[in-house]
Amino acid sequence: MTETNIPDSSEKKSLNFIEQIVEKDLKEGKNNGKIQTRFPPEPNGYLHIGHAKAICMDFGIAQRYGGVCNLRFDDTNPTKEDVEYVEAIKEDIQWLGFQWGNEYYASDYFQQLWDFAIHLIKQGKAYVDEQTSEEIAAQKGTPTQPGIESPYRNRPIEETLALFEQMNRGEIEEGKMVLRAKIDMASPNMHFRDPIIYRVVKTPHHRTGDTWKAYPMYDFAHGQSDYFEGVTHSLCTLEFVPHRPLYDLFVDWVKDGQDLDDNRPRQYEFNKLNLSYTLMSKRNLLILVKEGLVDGWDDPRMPTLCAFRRRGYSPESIHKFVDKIGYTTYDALNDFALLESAVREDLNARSTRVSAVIDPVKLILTNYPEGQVEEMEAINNPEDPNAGSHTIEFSRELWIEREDFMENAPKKYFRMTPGQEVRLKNAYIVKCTGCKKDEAGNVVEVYAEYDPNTKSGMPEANRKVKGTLHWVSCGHCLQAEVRLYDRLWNVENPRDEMAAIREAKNCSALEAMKEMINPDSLKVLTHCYVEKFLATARPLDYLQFQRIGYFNVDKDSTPGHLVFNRTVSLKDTWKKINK
RNA sequence: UGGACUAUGGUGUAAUGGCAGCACAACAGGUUUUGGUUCUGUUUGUCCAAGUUCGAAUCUUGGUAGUCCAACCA
Repeated sequence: MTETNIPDSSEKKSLNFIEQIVEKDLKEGKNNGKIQTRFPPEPNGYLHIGHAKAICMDFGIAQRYGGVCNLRFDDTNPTKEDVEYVEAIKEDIQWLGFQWGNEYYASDYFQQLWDFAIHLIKQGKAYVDEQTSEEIAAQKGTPTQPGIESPYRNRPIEETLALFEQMNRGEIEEGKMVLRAKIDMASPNMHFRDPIIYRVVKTPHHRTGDTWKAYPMYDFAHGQSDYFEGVTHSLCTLEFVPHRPLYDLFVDWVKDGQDLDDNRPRQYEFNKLNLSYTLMSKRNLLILVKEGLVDGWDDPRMPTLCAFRRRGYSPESIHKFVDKIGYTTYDALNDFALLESAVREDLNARSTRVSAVIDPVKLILTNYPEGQVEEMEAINNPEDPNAGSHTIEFSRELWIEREDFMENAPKKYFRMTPGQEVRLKNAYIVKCTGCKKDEAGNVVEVYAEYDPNTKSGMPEANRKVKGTLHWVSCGHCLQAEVRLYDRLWNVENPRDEMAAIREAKNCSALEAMKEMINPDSLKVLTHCYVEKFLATARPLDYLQFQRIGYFNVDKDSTPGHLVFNRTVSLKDTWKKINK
């Protein structure tokens, strides 16, 4: 019966270490061959690409091994949480293409956790401590020095019981009392030094309102919630490794006398995502948003999933990226270029090719009849024969990119320069004859003559020409705004750099951020021209502006004011040569 | 300085005591109506030292370096 849950791995090169553990557990018949995972976000912010890595793990394991993955909101701290985030988190998970089995909340278990706490108190395993947080911290010791026991540690059980009730009735001020588990103040594991398991919070909870005033801490809620739900593999990131002994202890305690078989959740940890040139922590992202350094949680420069979506990343490209970086126990710093290669790989296969000129200069074909208009065929996607084609209008006056003309060009410049032939994509081969400049020396018009026998499809069109340029017809295009995004940070490892700056200058996080921020992370081009075909384009239509990059319609876009976001540029070998 | 964890090309990852492979990046070239795509090739690696073994990236010991742990956060 366990055999059937292990898929044939021949299509996959190698299993990651979690998959290997799961297969071993399955073979050994742990938890009766059942697989259940959970994705447990706290609803206190938006999901970022680091969460996507965890989501792919949690949901992926369940999918692969015939199990279920539940969504559980870890909502044990009402001061930080909000329903706004609950909805956003659900939307992002679904966008990634996953569907949870059940939607759970840690707050669903407040009664069970309370009962369990009472049970522990009655067993003498927990006590109410009336010291200040400073006193408790001081007694905790340091990693190298053992802690000392609280004077309240051995108070009578009845007293603790009564005070704990008072804590929850709202009769005790916040910070005046906590419930602590009685474990070992001398343990080398700091988490065992009588951890606080309940504290008083009077902020109303977004789901339970003011029913509770005493709230369980993470360590007291997480393992037990896993156990209540029947989680078999509790997958999380490496910083929770030191919590695992406590996780196991509380699961042992909660199982005590009720469940003698070996069914229990087990915690396994993998490395979290660190990305170069990216700041990931929610705390810092919140500063960016609140201080207006970015335009909101879905500003396309943010590492949040809603921002990647708005910027034009496909969910498949996120999956590809996560597959590429893998899961290990090594604290890696992943190259942002790997994410870009994943999105290019996916968008190359699926995006519709269109013409857009983002820095226009006028090209006049002096021998093309005035008033004549031709409909040219444009292939939608050379990577996909089924994608079809659309038409684009061609005429005497065209917009081309300013950088596609040079009056005095170097040898390897294959574009428009006097005397040189180039191909206009989907149209004719033309020969540049010159240009007109204003008093300041700026090129205002470029001139060329077209060869009528070289229209795409004609035999003469097969003539070898080094360069092919994109264009749009002046009389048959739409004006658009184009937003070019670049990395938000100028330093490879903003997290470490920020810490270093703050240490050196003794400054705030905000000030440190301002030193690292890339002033050119957003370039807005307001006078761009796109082909008419784009009049009906919508967000999540994946586009390639030929020879420029991948683009997506922004949510701000309207029929009267088109706005496009650059997802990622095309690789540009010329730029490299030219440097 | 206590405990836990980690170390493979520039970056990420594979190897499960038996030929160090893959991807990204970089570089060179072919194809191309996108200087894109694609194809071919090139460069670059087992942290150090001892040990076990016929054989070590893998096991052992000792170093070195890095990460995490002393929130009434999760």
